[in-house]
Amino acid sequence: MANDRDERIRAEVQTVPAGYVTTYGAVARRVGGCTARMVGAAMASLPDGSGIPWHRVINGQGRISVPGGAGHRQRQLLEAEGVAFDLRGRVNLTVFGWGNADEILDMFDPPTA
DNA sequence: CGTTTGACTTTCG
DNA sequence: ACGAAAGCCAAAC
Repeated sequence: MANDRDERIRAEVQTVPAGYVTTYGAVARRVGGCTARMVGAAMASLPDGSGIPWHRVINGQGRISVPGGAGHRQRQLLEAEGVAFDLRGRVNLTVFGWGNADEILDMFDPPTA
C-alpha cells in the first residue's frame, strides 16, 4: 500500500489522456508538496499492470528517463498512442506536452476541477 | 542518525 | 545544442 502523496501522483498521471505526455516536474507542481524526483520514485515503485499510464510521464527535456529495456518499451507505447519522437528520440512538448498545456488549459477548463 | 542514491530540473561552460 | 555541476527532497543504507 502506498502513501497518500503517491496516490495523488498516480491520480494526476491518470488524468493525462492518450496521445499526450507530461513531465515529472509538471506533475509534481500540480500535486504540490512534492518534487519531480518523488514523481519518478512513485512511478518506479508502480507494480506491473497497475493501470497507471506511467509511460506518458517523461522528463522536462522531452526525453525518456526510464532506464533499461523499460525505456524502449515506453517509447513504443507512446508511439502507439500517436506521440511522435524526433531523430534524437525526443518529444515536442509544445505539441504533445499535457503538462506544458496545463497552464493554458488552466483558464479554460482544469481537468481535475 | 549521517551518508548515499535517484524514472528530475536548472544553470553554466 | 550538448555535457557537466549544483540544487532538491525523501527513501534506503
